[in-house]
Amino acid sequence: MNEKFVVRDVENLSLKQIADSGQSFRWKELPDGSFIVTAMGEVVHLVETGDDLIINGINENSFYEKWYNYFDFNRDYKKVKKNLKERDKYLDAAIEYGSGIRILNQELWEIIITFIISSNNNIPRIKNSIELLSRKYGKYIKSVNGEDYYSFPEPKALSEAKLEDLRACGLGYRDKYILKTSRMITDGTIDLETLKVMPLKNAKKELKKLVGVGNKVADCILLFACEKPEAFPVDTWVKKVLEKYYDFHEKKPESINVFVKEHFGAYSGIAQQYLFYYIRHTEHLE
DNA sequence: GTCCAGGCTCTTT
DNA sequence: AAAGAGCATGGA
Repeated sequence: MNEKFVVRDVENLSLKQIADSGQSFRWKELPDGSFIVTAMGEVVHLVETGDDLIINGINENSFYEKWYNYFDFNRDYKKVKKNLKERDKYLDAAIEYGSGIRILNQELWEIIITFIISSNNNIPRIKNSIELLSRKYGKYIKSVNGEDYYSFPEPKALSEAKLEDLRACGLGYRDKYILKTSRMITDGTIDLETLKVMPLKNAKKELKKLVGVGNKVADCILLFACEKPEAFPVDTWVKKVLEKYYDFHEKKPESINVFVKEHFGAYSGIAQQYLFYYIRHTEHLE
């Protein structure tokens, strides 16, 4: 961890809140409140000091090539918040509460597998499965404080895995989904590079061809890996928010889409992230 | 023991 | 098109 890059005067960023917002499962908190993050084949140690973000483990080149976009520094969150503010009181409170949340731009392939694992699952278990998968099928990157860190497995590695070995990673019945989806990607049935440049509706339709990817998972993939800030994932928590605070009870995905677009606008996906974080930390005893 | 977790697939109306 | 059963697993 000799190399480091310091980002000065960072606004609208809280490592703790991002780590706890359920979009990445490879952030590890250390006792001193700093974080070890594995992504894009690299391992970084993140430290907040005052208004600065210190990224240990990379050089300037890697920051501008990879991590700048990972942290969504292209986006003006002041502008986003201004756009979302005063639409309703609950959202205002959520934005105030999770003011340091950002949407991380993560790798498409990794997010596909990650959110297939997330379905009908809980966060500690999702983290554990991804850790086991990476250790078994990924590549060793480096050791920090005596802990070994591994990259997320390549599509080829998972497509050649044995079902029973996948099952041993705690995937449950999702082992088949992972295997089938991996094969659809390695055999070219679905092309990831094309997906990234498709309009939201087309991309969503394409994503849902993958086994284990339905409406909610597809929206997560679009929001967290395809730079689609209007994608609005509806999970059990967001469903609760819509019912309890927006008096919205319809179940059809299309009617939800209409309501969400009308009410939250072009940044509905980012609004969703504030709402998710807010309800999980105010109505969930951890 | 039951219920739930960032739901999906498959089958039946 | 819409609704229901079944699904692995671990923690509360």
